[in-house]
Amino acid sequence: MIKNMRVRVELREKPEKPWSLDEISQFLSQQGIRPSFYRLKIFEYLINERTHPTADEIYEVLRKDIPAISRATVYNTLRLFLEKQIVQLLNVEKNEARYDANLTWHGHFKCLACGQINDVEIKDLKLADLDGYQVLEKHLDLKGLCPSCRERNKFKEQEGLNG
Amino acid sequence: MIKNMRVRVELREKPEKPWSLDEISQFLSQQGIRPSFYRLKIFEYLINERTHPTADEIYEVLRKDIPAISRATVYNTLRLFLEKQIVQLLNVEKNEARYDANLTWHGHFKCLACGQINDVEIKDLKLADLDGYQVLEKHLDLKGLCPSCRERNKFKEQEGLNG
DNA sequence: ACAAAACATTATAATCAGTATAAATTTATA
DNA sequence: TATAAATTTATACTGATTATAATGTTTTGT
Repeated sequence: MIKNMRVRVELREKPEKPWSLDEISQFLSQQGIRPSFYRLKIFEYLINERTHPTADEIYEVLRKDIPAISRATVYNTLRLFLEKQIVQLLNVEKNEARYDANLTWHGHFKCLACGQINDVEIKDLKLADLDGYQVLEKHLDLKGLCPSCRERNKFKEQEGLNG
Repeated sequence: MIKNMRVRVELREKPEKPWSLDEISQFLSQQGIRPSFYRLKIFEYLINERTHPTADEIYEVLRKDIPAISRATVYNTLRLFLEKQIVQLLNVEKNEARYDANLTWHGHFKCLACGQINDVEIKDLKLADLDGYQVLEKHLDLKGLCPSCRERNKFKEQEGLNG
């Protein structure tokens, strides 16, 4: 009798087609998470949107369809998802926890102008001597200006900042 | 008449010998920061210790020698150092801002058992297509178990965790 | 099906790192 | 020395997150 057995699934980087509630329900069950309505909806948002939302962003979006949902439920559910390791926590910015259902190894670029976070493909990473260390999490976070924000501000950039 | 001109200095990864208060004073002046006593002491701690401390850790340590110092001064000073870009902010952990006076490109490993943060040398990093992006900050954060904590817990690791 | 246990959700209060404010002190300079 | 500018302080505040405790909902054993 096997208990507490979970199948670890490498989530695909971009879903060719969105996950159905049925698929999500099955997936959550596999991971030892009872697929309640709110959990389905929260995971659906994370896996099908991919905007690296904050807890509050999720709350505000879902509230439009489900006015009864509470902030606490969103926080509780995200904490559960983290514990069960089906989402990862991004600390790109201080005081701004973001959540990502894409567990493949990739980096994040945050635009300091528009605030958007984009995925960055990592071709290769070589580190020195981590013998004896057990690495459980890796995060690569970049910050700067995205192409469209640079375009929008070309004038200022050419002028140069010397403050 | 040149104003607001600063010399950007790549700080050495490990100081062979600690920076003297005189050197720090000169350095802060170069960077456009008036070298007040508290600023000297805070930067001295950051540059000579290299423990990636939180604001509160700095406050508690300095308070032993300088009981008059206030928490607000430490926060104010660290914010100033960030603005002037002579230290970098580490967001390895949520709700735990840490500060690093080493601005050379390196990663950080946080041990989940003892909480210590060690530097990690990055031999090589190749990213895909960031054409059009302007990268201003890079952070590589690892988490896991450090050698001494693994040693301490060898028993548990061998047993395996299947929860 | 029924009771008990386990789990899920909610509203509210509490926490805690960090920030803003405004007064007091120190330093620079006319 | 006066006056302005910068620095430091104590205190109050903010805002994201967590804890609490009450309520509602499934699951499980009988």
